[in-house]
Amino acid sequence: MARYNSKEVEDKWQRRWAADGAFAVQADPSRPKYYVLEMFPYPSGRIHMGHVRNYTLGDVVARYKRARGFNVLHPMGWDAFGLPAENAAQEKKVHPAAWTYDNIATMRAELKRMGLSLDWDREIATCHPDYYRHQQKLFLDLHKAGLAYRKESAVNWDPVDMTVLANEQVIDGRGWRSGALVEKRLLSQWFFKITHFADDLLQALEGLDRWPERVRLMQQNWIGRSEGARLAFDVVGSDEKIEIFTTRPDTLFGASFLAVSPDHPFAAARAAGDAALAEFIAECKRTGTAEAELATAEKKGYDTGARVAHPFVDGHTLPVYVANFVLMDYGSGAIFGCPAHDQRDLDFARKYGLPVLPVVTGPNAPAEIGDVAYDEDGPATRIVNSGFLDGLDVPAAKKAAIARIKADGRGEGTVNFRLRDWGVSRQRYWGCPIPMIHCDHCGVVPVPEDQLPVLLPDDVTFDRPGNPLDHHPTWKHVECPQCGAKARRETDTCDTFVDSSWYFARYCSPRADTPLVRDEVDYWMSVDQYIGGIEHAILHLLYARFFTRALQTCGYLKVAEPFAGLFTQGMVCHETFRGADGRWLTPEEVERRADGSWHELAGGQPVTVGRVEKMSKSKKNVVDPGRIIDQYGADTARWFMLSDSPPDRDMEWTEAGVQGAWRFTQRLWRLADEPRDPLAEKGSALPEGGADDADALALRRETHKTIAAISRDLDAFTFNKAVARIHELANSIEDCRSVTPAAAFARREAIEVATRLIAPMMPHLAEEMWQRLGHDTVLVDMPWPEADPALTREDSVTIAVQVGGKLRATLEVARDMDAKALEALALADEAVVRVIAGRPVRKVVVVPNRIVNVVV
RNA sequence: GCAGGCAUGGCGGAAUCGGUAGACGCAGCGGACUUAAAAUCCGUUUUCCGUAAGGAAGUGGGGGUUCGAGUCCCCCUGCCUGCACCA
Repeated sequence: MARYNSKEVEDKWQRRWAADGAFAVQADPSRPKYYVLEMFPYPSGRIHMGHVRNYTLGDVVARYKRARGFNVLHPMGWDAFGLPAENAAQEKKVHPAAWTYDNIATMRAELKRMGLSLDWDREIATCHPDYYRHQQKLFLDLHKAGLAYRKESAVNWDPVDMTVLANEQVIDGRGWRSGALVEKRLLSQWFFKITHFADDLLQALEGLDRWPERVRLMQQNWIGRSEGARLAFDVVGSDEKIEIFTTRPDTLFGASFLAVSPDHPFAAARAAGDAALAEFIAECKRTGTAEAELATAEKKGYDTGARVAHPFVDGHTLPVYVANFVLMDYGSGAIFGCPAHDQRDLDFARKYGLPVLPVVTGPNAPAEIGDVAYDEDGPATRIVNSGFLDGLDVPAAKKAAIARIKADGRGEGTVNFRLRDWGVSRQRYWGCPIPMIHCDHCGVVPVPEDQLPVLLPDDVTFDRPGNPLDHHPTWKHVECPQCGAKARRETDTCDTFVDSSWYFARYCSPRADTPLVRDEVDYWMSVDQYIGGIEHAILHLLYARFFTRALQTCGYLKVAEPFAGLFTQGMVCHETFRGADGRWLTPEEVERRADGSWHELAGGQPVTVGRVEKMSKSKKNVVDPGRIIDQYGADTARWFMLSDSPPDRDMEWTEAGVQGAWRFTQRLWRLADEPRDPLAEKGSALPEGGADDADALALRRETHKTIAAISRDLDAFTFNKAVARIHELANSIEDCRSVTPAAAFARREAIEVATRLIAPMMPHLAEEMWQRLGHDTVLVDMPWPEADPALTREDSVTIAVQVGGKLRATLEVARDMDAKALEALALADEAVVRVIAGRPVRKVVVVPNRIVNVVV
């Protein structure tokens, strides 16, 4: 017996597929298309198990849809701009471009060894001028369409490194590299007007019926549409006004304070004459920009001493606070507080001794407000202590209050979104330059299209703090395209989320000299199946949805939605190991001894086995896919990835699991290479009378049921179940020991079907088995097998018989036996009679083909 | 803090519509083959009581709906993801 040599076999078929150009595709309007896309990788150095899982899932879909007759587009590329390249440049003195392209070369080779059915002719890298020049054109188009604009916004500023920090680079309020206290600073930056599409982005979620429900929910909450009112309060003793946004205008009579954001102009104005307030605002600015940080910070306020007039109660005034929990980016940056009916306001009021006046009552309302606000707002509620609103329910009171506000000319009902415009400016080198020029005379001037691309300069250094583009000696100095005067290039580059917001469309015509080609993109888009991590559920997916709408607005394509189908995969996890001194250890540094204890390979000290956690460099619980492929082959790695856990759940990578997959790989190979019992000749027909051969018929039934079941599993993304069914089919093949001609026929049929069914999952093994079975066709060109309905239908069913809900017997009966007959059979059953023990039968529930429940 | 999700044997998981809980695999145990090991093959494996036949309990915890709940509803606990400059 020739032991299956994965290395030779996989190499052989990869060469064959490449030589045949098996996965190169062209748009072909005469054929149905299917676009499969996995989220493209960041070229961080080497591929990791998360990539292996992601691309295995995508490849199963791509190969399956191909067998189903679709013209399948399955491209690959690189999300190649970003911060890590600049960190590498600083730490290792490598140019970001060199570092990135080296990584791409390594990772491309690793991906190729996985045997993915990718059209490599369409490969793109977002850091390549051939990609980002088109992005610059799109930026200009968005600008022209009014979808890109400038405004001020807050960033995390590191005063020592003189740079803007990402939220993840701020640790306990300090810069990760410098250790300096980070401060919030306002910068003028570029924004994309995602809020222009807020309503559409929200409403269109409903049509995304092949997206996970939870992702749609998360996006819905993120967009956060709320109906309410804008309302101006008059500041007492001045003609200033403070405009607030509220969703609860019905509770205005219960208001006890106003609060404005520390970034609000009113706060700044008051701080000019109030040193303590200025200090309070400065303190608020020391909190980072991350919302999680703001939300968990202790709620604090400062009484400005100013008062505003209550809009409905003459002579009544409210204090104005500056409060750290009021966001300048949401609503109008100011709120009114009604402590009785909002938890946050109540906490604030208790802390600063402000009045708590209940104005809403209802069936579950407490007699008195303690530490819990009463926030019911349904039709069973009644407004009290509220003048003209008294007696109304909350929804009616909202309408009445808004009508009054409008009549008084103080404001109006509005719809507000939590969603904020997308800030795309980054003060960094390794990104797509924003094609704009700042002229002292003309203002902001777009780079003329015939001057694109704005190339990144190569000669940059990272040994000075700040943005290399900003202190490059010549790069930013240009003439104004309008007036010819000396002007400055925009030195900000694009957020890398912009790069990943249209790459899927670029794949349709990756070498075109316009960003997109109408015919190509209209044929291929939308992506039929997009696959990636749940961590992208909001930002990346929302930005891509926005950008596709922007492209549509600019006339580039016809669809609004980039991804018709979405699948979010789980993470790859592994046990963690720590040495006696607490150091994390890699799985390769430890061994499990026969008694089950774990020790370090070097030195033999005992090892603590920790929790199973997401593979990460910091915890060293990583397994290198390259090593696994060397040792077991790509098919085994792919098979194990698919085998145990459902794709949307986290999975645990274990050595034992891979070994099990490896053993099964060998077992499948043996089925074709040296079957235990004889196979019929290739292409032979079912022998005469074979349909009555019981063993053969049983195997044939199993085979055809497996075809049907695996087809369902692949459609439903339950790949782990598909794997289990292949195991079951293999068991059935080996359990059929009959040597009749009919059995030999059934066996060949079963083995050939198994070979074709595993092809999307273990493509190399499948090809090799197919060849070993005597075929000279290649499986990548074979259609998917069809199940024979005559063989998938069962004639008899097993009925569970319960007494009082407890299983007491099972009945083997003909399919579709009627309820009366089932009831009679069940009541006659010996075990059932014994359990009933003469008690009167009160009721019998019969569900045909399923269950009989006798109630006593 | 807010939003979303997940929880089933020693482990990963299965259970299509509310209808036999534990398919399939891993690990374990027993056996065959072997000088031996690996590989392979056969058997066994939710827990508790029982020699057995059989019985009882059981899907993170508590409550509810139902003839019947892993599945539906309410409350709680733990863990995971995201929070707008990581990608």
